[in-house]
Amino acid sequence: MERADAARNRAALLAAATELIRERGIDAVSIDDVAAAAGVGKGTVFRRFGDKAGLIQAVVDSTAASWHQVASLDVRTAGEFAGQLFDHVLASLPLVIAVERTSARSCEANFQLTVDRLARLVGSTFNAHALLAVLRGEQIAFLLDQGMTADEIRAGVISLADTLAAGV
Amino acid sequence: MERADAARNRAALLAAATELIRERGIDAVSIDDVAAAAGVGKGTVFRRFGDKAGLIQAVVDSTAASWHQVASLDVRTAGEFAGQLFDHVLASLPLVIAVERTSARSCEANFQLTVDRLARLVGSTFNAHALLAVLRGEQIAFLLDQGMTADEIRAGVISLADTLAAGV
DNA sequence: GTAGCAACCGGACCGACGGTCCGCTTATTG
DNA sequence: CAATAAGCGGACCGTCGGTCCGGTTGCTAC
Repeated sequence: MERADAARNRAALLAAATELIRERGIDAVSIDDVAAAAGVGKGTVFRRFGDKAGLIQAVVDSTAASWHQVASLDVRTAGEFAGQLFDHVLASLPLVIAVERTSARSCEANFQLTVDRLARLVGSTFNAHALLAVLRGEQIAFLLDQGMTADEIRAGVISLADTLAAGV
Repeated sequence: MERADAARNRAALLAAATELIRERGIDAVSIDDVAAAAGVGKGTVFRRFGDKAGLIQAVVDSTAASWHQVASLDVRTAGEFAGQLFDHVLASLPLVIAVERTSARSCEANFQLTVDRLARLVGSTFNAHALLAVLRGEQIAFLLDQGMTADEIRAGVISLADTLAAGV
């Protein structure tokens, strides 16, 4: 059982980290920042979450941006799936980018699940990974930066998914 | 005109950096390492190359891994182009990954050139970026890590490029 | 209530890294 | 050979992720 103060601190840290990353992006957020914003000492962060990657993973898992949420989407076509994935990523871009940059844990179980599911829809594991490469947070941020609109990207992703699925 | 000793140091630094990155990967190579390996002081590195990103850019530009080289490839079909790109990336994986991780300079002129050329072959700018996303060093390293062979990836890339081109 | 204990806390501390600075050295030129 | 500007090296700095430990506090058993 987790002590009451510990639970309070965990919640405060998650909230602080989420907000800071959302508004500044992971590169401009240090652990000290998060600890200060949550009103706790730095040691507490590491006690709770192990390391920076652990904190970010916990943040993402506590939001709609994790593969866990994605794995339970109900969906028929490749295009539909890709569209949903895109919406998930876009809604939490800074968080997704943060987790991409810090964790090797994309290899977790739920990610594999998503890959397999996608592979069935688009004909091959390679194509599944190709689609996911296009859906990476950094890729989408880059395209937005290039001046593409979210709608254009969304359409492109869906069209790509359907094109791949058509060859099956 | 660059002084003789300066030129010698530049060459030594490029050689040292190239070798170290190739054998250890960028994450395990610090500027101090490079300076020591080249037998010069740390200040010299920054005098010559400005910052770490500048050094890596210079390393890549001095090899076959840069967009500059790629832009001058002579090629007919999307698949052929993609295959050549893949070979370039694979041959210098650690270098490509290094430059991806450190520079915002992927937006340089030669990169744009490649995007435009590819866009003509595969029908849209979005599709061009999608292909390039799949050809990123980190993506390829990830797939290799997952157990795919280079040949499988190469085939997948070419097939993807041709599929996209077919829709034009 | 209170005593005892384990879990917890905070922040001083550490090593590594990218980057700066400046007094000394050296290649170059006339 | 003298003058000078370019170059050099490594001590130094600020920041960051991560560790450590002496003091504190929530919980439980009596």
